[in-house]
Amino acid sequence: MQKNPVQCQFVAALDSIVGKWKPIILYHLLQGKPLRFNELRRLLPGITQRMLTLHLRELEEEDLVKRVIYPQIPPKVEYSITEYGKSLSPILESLHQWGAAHVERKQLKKENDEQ
Amino acid sequence: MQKNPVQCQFVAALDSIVGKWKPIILYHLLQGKPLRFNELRRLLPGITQRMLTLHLRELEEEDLVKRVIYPQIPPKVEYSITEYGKSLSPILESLHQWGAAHVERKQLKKENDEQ
DNA sequence: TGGTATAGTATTAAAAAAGGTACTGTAACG
DNA sequence: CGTTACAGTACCTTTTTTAATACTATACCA
Repeated sequence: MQKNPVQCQFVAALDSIVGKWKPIILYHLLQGKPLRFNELRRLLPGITQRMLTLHLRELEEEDLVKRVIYPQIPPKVEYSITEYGKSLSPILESLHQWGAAHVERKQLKKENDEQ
Repeated sequence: MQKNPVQCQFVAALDSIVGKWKPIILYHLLQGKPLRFNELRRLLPGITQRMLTLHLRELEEEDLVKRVIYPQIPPKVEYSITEYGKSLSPILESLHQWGAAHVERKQLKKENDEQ
């Protein structure tokens, strides 16, 4: 896809993490407890079923999330983080912290500009 | 933009980093040396002038990159990382490493699948 | 005098991502 | 007997992102 190896590595990492809902899906699953489809949906206000499905499928495809189907009615499907997915934890944690600081910084700047 | 604070923080961080060329622009500028527009362009094979301009403007807007114009002809404009921009360094470094490992893992898997 | 380098902008088109709405089948609950 | 919960899929539209191409002005070099 990319000839430039450095860019390729960034792309590979970001593809796994990026998508409007992916980081927060991973964030919730990284709490450790497996979550059902609709539990996740409730944790992500504003997401549509379609978007949740799409992002979960992509995460599964990359072996970051595991999907377990319980053959019962009504259906039960549990999503959980994989061992490999856990390796993303420090990155997401850093992003989360930097993001929080960035939001605060922006807010301060905005307040200064308003004076 | 986002009501969910956690998501908001991820979004804030990712917005700064994401964009097809942003991480690699930052990566090059994080080497320390200021770079001229066309120097960057040569470092990013495949990027169009427009894309480079757009991404640089966004990075400047977020105070991650500094733009210095030398009023001479032909024009000279230098881009460099800001002090604040340097705070992204550990995140980009982690992304880069994880990405490299992820690429390798995918490659191994592909080779296994082919047998 | 014609070509090259500089750092872009403008306009249009294409591709990718996200969103909206409706629909499925079954069981348990009231 | 109507409603709700479950975990989705199908189809279509909108928004966002990226790309392609042409264009600007000026100076230097041969």
